[in-house]
Amino acid sequence: MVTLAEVARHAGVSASTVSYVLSGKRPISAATRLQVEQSIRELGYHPNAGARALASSRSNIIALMVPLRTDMYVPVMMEIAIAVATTARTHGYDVLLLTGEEGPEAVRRVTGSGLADAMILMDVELDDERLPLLRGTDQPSVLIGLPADTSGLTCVDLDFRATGALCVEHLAMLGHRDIAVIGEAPAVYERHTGFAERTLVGIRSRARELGLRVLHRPCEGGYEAMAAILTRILDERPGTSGFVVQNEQAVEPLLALLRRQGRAVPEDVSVVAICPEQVAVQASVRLTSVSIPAQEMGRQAVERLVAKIDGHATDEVLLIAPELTVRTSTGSAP
Amino acid sequence: MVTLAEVARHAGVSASTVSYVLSGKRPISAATRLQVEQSIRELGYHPNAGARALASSRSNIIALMVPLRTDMYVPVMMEIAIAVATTARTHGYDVLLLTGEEGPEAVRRVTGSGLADAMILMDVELDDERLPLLRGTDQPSVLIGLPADTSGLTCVDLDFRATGALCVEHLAMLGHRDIAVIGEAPAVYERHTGFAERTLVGIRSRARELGLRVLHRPCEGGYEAMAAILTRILDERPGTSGFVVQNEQAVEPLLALLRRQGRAVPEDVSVVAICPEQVAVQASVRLTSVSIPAQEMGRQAVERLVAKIDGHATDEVLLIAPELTVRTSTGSAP
DNA sequence: TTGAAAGCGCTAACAT
DNA sequence: ATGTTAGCGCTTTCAA
Repeated sequence: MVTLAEVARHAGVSASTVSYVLSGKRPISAATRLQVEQSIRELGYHPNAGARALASSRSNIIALMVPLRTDMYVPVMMEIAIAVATTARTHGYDVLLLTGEEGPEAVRRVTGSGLADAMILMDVELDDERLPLLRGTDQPSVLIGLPADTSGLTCVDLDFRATGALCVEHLAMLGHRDIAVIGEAPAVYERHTGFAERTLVGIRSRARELGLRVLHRPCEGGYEAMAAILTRILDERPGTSGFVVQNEQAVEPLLALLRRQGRAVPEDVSVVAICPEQVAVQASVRLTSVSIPAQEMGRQAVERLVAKIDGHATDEVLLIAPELTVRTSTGSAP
Repeated sequence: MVTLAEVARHAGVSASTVSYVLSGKRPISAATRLQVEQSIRELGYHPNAGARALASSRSNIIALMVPLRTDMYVPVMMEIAIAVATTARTHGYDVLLLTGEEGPEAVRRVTGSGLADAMILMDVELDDERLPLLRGTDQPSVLIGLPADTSGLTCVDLDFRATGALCVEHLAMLGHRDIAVIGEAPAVYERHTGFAERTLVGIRSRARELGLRVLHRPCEGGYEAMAAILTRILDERPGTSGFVVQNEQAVEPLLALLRRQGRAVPEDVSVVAICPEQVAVQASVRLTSVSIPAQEMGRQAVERLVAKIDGHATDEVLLIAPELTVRTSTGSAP
């Protein structure tokens, strides 16, 4: 293994000079810099991560805590994780993958050991048990998602309240009066995941303002669950002509069932989805949708985290504005 | 920050004693162990990861290189990644997430810096450019997937050749003579990803032995792509009565299109899928399938990697035997 | 612009 | 069964 000392010897300079060439923390003459860089290349030198971490008390690692729930839509999580990893690299950070399994304990382990300089938490619950620990440490962190109390926390998320409102407005504008919301799995609401509840709040309050009636039904996803729910909805509110779907697993089943019942989309029924763009585009009907900006969320989380690590202040909460893209699944109410 | 020295002082023992209590690498009397453990708890001590890595030249980190392709089925990747992370934790390792973006360079960076003790590579291509680097280093590694030349490498994968054969056998036994294979996206074949090609080899060779005719069509997934391909297949071989699908994105479109054409599953047409169990079960028809053992692959990869780190020999290649589960999408040929 | 040297917190011989 | 101590490879003062 090649050490910094060997590079120094080979280049005919001191160890500190090599170190400073690497870090750029003090001026180096062009000549020595070139010499050192050449030695580094010739010897194939790579700084030792452990030594660096020990001496500088910075690991250049960001911890990313991903949930291991089966009821969340996995591709979104993955897209965020990948965006986090690639953005982190552009700032010189690597990403440590923590699964939710360890829970709050993982937070302690990572902060305590100096394994990571900072952390990003995904899938935050309204009253998340990891939050007290985060508030109690000086380790920078960013949440993807919004807890009930955001004081002292930095959060990044899609503005789901506005998203819900936007979907309702679109349907209202098209003349729909009775709308149904196909939501996430019941467990998602039970554990009070912020985004699901906020969407609902946005939907309900705008619906009230605009005088629409709303039926909300959580849904496990899949054909059977969706079939049962659809039947119930149409029994309770036969006049329902607009659907808002916030559950990727329910999208295709819903479309198939409507078709089977002879309800044409968008002539008889309109469907707005809250889902990744890919799902909206690849569905059997191109869906009018508000897309979930997974990449943007991952990127923003890292940018904010890096700013915090570097001691720059950041806004406490970033809510990304939703954008509704009209495709072919919505039209005027019958 | 609490250091080992402080714990030692607090417990009235030497630093090495504390270290040995932690590592268990030498016998400690019950009395001192208890005392030390209590001091650790009282002071809230966590060993510093950097110092530990420097002194022991072991980081207790495993690097996991995931592809960032959009044409692979993401949930499987995620499931593997999570299985890797949780299994790694049970062995005392954390997982560093590397995206494919950096390519071979990442291998060099991680091995050179001692950031990770070992690495797992996913989505290996038949002639992967990262392999020379792996062979040239003494850092333990395990591949998930099978390259063309496995010499000197440890690999874990589903036996896709046997998987292909198994699907054909099942259809042959039911009397089907003309079968069509709906494959992965063309790009997957173009980059010579091992699993897709091996499946095809398994299908073709068994089909030849059993006297079946096979049509293979790569498919991007989605309704439009699937529609075009299905039309072509039924034009070319109107007698096609068995389908093997190895593309999660094409499963539902295929089923919907068959339905629309009035071809009943399984009465008129049989469909076998190669996909995660969840997809097979949640589809609009419960699919006869060979499931992709994502968890098992992740787990096995870690077990083998840890064995290698500890200097134990491991079999070069582990091919997990496929299991075909009969559900309701296959039946006797018409 | 550069060098010398003191740690960073831990592990693992070597002693006892 | 426990203590002493010499590093591990790097960063960063302090000096020049």
